[in-house]
Amino acid sequence: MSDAGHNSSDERLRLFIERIERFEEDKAIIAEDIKDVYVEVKAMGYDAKIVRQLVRLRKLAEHDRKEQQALLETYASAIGLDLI
Amino acid sequence: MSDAGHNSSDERLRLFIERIERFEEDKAIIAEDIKDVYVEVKAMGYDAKIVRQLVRLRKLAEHDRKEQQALLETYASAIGLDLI
Amino acid sequence: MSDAGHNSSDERLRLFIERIERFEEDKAIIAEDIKDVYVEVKAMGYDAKIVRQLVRLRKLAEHDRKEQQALLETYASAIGLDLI
Amino acid sequence: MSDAGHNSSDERLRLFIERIERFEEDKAIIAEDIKDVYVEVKAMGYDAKIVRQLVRLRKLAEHDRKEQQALLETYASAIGLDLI
DNA sequence: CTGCCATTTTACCGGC
DNA sequence: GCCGGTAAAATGGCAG
Repeated sequence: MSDAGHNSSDERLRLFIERIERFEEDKAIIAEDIKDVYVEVKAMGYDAKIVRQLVRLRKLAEHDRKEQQALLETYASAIGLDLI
Repeated sequence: MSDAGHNSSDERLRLFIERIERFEEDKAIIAEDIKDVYVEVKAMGYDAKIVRQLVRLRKLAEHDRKEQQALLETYASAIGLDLI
Repeated sequence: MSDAGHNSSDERLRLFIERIERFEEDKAIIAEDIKDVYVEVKAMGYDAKIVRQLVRLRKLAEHDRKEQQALLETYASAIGLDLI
Repeated sequence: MSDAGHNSSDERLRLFIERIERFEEDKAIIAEDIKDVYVEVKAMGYDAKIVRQLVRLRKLAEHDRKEQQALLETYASAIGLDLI
């Protein structure tokens, strides 16, 4: 590259990669935090496996709720009803 | 449970689950951020697939370095040498 | 199912499952073999943990080599070069 | 090492590692075979996920059966009954 | 929409 | 005998 030092292509690419890597580190840290919570959960005598299932079920329920909401809005829109 | 509302078992469990859920939301947000970076990457004309592979390779290299370090420490420990 | 015994659907499924189970038995036997080698390793005075780490490191190196090869091929493909 | 070429320590270690690696390759091949069967399973219109569960359940059942058998033999032995 | 990759979950193995 | 960590399996998600 000729315009040396002025955000050359390679430099930009490197910056992108480093941004991604920083985000992934953050993600890994949070994953650690979650693991720590499960350690606590276990230490309190709960069965971590069951708690995991609870979390998953709640997520599913949330998802379903949103689906339901979307469906409702679709219907509402279809009959010209403005929910907002 | 008699002492209703005062950190009863169910309450504690609920708090654990909510903590986990908040962390998972954070994680999801970061995952979104990463996706966004890839959108930028693509918009700058880079091949996202290649960038992903680069990121993965760098991660592998890091991982290998750690494994080698671990092996070294195992060796050290095996011969009774305290590295710290 | 009416045409009993003539490769009915259930029969085919059963055959699939049995094939899988036979493969898994084979796999379990090999896992045993590996364990036996580690017993020997230990009996010869080696530290099994170190040997395990060595095996893992060599595998990682192999894996990295393949990833690099894949990246190379992606590059080649990106510039319209057909390596094959 | 002085007694060069006569199964020196390093040589023996290398042989152990190579034996392990060969076994692990074999294991990997079988794992591939199993994956292939699941591809077939899917191609025949079965739900691979369900089939996996069936395989797992059968394994559990087998395991339980053996436990039961062991228990029976323990009881038999306890009352001086020779099952064989 | 299919296949692949990352994450998650389960099973295993060794150490205490 | 359990518990901790490590490897394998499985599921889910995302890119092509």
